[in-house]
Amino acid sequence: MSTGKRLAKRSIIGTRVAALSDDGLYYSGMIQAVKTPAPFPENNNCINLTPNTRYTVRFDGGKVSREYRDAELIGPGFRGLAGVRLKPGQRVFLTYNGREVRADVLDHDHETDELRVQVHAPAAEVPIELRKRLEEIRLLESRKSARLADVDTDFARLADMAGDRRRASATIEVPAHHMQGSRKRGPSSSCDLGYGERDDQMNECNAALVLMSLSCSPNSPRPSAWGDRSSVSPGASSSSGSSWRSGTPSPPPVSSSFSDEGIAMDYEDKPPTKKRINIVFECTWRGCGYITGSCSSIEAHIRQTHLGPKKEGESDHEEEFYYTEREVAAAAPAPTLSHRDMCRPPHEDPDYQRQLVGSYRQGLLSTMQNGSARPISIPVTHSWSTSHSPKHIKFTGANSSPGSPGRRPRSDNKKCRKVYGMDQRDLWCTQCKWKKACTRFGD
DNA sequence: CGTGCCGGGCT
DNA sequence: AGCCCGGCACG
Ligand SMILES: [Zn+2]
Repeated sequence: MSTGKRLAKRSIIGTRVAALSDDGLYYSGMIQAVKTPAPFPENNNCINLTPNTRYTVRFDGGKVSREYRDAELIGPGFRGLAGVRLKPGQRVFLTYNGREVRADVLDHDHETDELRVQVHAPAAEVPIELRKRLEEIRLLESRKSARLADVDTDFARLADMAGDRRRASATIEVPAHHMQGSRKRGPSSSCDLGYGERDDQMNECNAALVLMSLSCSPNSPRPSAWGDRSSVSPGASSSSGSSWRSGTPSPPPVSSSFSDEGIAMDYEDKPPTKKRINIVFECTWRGCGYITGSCSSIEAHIRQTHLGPKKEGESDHEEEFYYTEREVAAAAPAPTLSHRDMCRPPHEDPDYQRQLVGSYRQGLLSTMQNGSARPISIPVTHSWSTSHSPKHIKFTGANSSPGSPGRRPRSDNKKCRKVYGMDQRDLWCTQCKWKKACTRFGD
């Protein structure tokens, strides 16, 4: 979990919202706590939202917190901008030239819902004045590329509960926005026999499901059933990572821990992200851009795909002219389980982090070849009575040879995951993100 | 134990 | 088709 960035299914806490302040302007903040009047004590884990629910919003940048109710908040999962009246001076965000820019409202025509806004373009010194429609305007800054900002799928809730479990709790009702990213699956091979035809007799799986759904105890701050990844700690995720992008515009950049009362102890943790520099090799043949993690494989690539087969009289290291070596920030070598950085790390644009390092010719060739024969050790004595679950014993030994069909013998190439590290998953090639065979650093 | 990725589920 | 993840093999 050191690095997964996606917020797993989680409560509204942490959601970014905008709320009206005393001066009549909306300010952005984050939901810090939720108070429910608790008429339904049996099920208040994050699911029981009533009109009386109070949300404590802490405004950005400071100490100020205030309580609001549902209808007063603007943001994902709450009301939208429709019907809102924006005062002059209101800070807003809008997409201008494909980029999100900040702007201030000059005036707002309530009839037509058109606004004049003054854009502070990052480049130009002179503020630009624009006419915008209300729906083109946001009160919240979106961290995502504004273009992709609002896909609002509603799939999530379907994925949530397998089959029919309505009898478990008819009262569970939740705005779908907050269930996003939930992804559950029964144990890989035991539950997949159909809930296509259901009869009145519950099979084991259904029984288990019902049990789990009931197991949300009233006091647990978050539902921890399902082995939900989010149950580990606020903002935690498994080491197998995940993505930060889902429905909600921006994940909470803060990590707080909450007591049951909704009092938030907030420790601003900005862990000194130790990064290491990793080196990748990029093919500079025009139009190629192939990247790989080792010197030898980039040279192999160039040799094969661009230069032809090596001829006799040719200069030996011709490949070296067609690739460059570049540094890439990589994850700390020893990932801990304690990072809670689900949100995108501060460097917004990963590309800025990359630095081109000229390709000096260096004695890489000789350095990286391992000239040593590999010691072959044959495991004769199994010491594996040590600790194993008494239940079922897996026989891994039988006939697993690296050359067995289906599994390729893993090249010594560093793949995206290792090169960029878990916290730069967005730099991985698509296949790596999907846990598929890497396409960037091929063999 | 970390990594790579296959198989398979989900939307 | 794109995405995600369990689980397993490899090192
Ligand atoms: Zn890759």
